[in-house]
Amino acid sequence: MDLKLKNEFIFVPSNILKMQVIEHILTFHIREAVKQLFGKESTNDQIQLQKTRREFEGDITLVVFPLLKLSGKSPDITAVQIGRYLEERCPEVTRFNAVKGFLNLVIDSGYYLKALNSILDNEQYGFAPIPKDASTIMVEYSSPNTNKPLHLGHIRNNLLGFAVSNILAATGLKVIKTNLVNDRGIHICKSMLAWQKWGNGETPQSSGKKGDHLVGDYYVKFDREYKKQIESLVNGGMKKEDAEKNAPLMLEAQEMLRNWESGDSKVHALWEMMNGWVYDGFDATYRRLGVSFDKIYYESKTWIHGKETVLKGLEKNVLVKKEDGSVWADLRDKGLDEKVLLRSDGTSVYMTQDIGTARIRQDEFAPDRMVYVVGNEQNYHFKVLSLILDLLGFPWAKTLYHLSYGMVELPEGKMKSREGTVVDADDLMDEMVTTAREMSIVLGKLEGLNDAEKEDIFRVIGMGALKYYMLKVDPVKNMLFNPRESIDFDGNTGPFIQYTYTRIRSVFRKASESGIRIPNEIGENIDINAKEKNLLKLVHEFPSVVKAAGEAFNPSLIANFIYDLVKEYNQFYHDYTILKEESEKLRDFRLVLSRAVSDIVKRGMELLGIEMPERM
RNA sequence: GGCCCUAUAGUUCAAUGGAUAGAACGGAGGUUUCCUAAACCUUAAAUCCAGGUUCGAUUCCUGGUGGGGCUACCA
Repeated sequence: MDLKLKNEFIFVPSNILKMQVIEHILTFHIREAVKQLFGKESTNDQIQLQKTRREFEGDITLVVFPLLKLSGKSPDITAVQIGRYLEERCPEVTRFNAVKGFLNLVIDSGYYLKALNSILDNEQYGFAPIPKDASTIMVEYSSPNTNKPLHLGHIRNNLLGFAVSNILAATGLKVIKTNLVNDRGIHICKSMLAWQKWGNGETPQSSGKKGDHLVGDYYVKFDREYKKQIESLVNGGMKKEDAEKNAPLMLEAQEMLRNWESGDSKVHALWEMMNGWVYDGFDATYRRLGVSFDKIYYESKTWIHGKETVLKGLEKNVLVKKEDGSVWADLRDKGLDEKVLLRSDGTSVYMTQDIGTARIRQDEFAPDRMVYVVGNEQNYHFKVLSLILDLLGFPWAKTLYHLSYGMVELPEGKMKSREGTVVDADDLMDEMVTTAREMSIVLGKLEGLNDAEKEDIFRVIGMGALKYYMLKVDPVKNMLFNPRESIDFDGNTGPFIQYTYTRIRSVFRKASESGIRIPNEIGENIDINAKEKNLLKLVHEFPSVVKAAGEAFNPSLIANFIYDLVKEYNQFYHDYTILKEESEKLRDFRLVLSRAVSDIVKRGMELLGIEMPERM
């Protein structure tokens, strides 16, 4: 599997599905035009439609260059001839103009108004229904270690995984969200050992600490004491490398891991107790983030299946055993290295565990696609995983897709746990909500609400700011998270979008108070202006944006679309006092348009996992 | 060394191979008798370098340069 070839992993889509209805209509007519005018058949690929740029008159533009081979005429003549044909034969096209090979088409407002009517009563506008025989897609995300709390990087992972799952479901797929908890290994043993030595029986109940933080504190404690031991060994004349391997604490931790693997009951009891604390803590964090899972796997339960699978592969001679007993996959003929799968002492490595987990999932759910939301530092790992599964003869090896995302960096530089520059997920969420509270109180727009209602709004705003900020960036890119800037609620941010939404809701409240009802249908011969038409076009575009975001596994397409819509709406909104519009027909139209915009904004944001407040 | 990702205004982000590369923040200036001014308007400011493919390249290819990651019998 070559991770570069993203197209291989696109499964739902055809270009036709992704298109807006109007583009579909135009494509049909343009192909007819080419046939009639030039006597040649064209393909859908040759019909290149795009939004008309603002400085030209028109709504949709045909790029005529690809058709020149068929017409055998100059760009301008080709464009004008097709334009005339469309003007005459295609009722949706009212006018056209041709500029340097670009055929700008003016689409009849009635078309968009009709489209607006058709979505008014459609609760599911933009979302595809899930058919009975829908493909199943499994999305793994979060996948934490149980030795420390979640941090900023996990937030990006969780938000991305959850949003992508929502979007895929909206495109008509059956989605299973899964979490693979890495609950075993040397890391958790370090926390356990430190707790045993220095914990004095501390529990989340006794100390009031959140469980994952408590366990994380002992992980830090271990590291600190371990460093001290190394230092004193080095001072005593030992080489640093040897000191790292022979520090008594490390030897003890390794012994504990061996005891765990051999099933020592005391070690297991401690392990279960401390993991339990961590899970309680994680659950709280997940709830706050608003993410959820349909199925949770634990590596302590899946690793053994990986080992079995590898041993079978050895029997079938697709894997090799070296003299020291270690088992390897040889991928050199595929341009990669050899990869160890079982150590010489027979224990399994990360890759082995992932092989086991993949198999179990396949047995249990047989998903048509398996998406791993994991950071880009593991690009190589997933490339190798897929190749090895293929080597082992699993036909579903090619259904794996690594949704790789970039690191989250801070203005001060990289996050390093050892230097204490990690931004803790819980702390960050607190900070976001606190800032939302402070800013809202200064603005004082929440009078008449009780404290619980206000707190809920602060939470929705703070979390919305965080989520939107994380999701508006293309996943593949590293991103900079600036805590100060992120809580500056201006510009392309979640709160800006939420604010516009609440203003629309406010209009509806006022309308309702003065006895104005939002109609369920509007006439199709309303004289609308350019701003209104632009809004209508964006509303019409929503379903294809959702589709495109699903195909690309990229929530940022939706985020940026909603921002465009909201900006466009703000300009529209600024020009009118909707409720005081003297013409009832126009007022109703503007109310209906506002409702369509607010519905889409809400639906889009909810796909991203962002709640929308009614007031703020 | 090898492999992968990435490079766009001062900064953070956009742009299915299409027209004069869009926003936001920050900078400069302006708008409130009007449904929430957390808004709106005006303004200055950018495609890392060199080749190639193409009617057309920020986008695709090659080679550099900068940044990040991987290259563990860690996970």
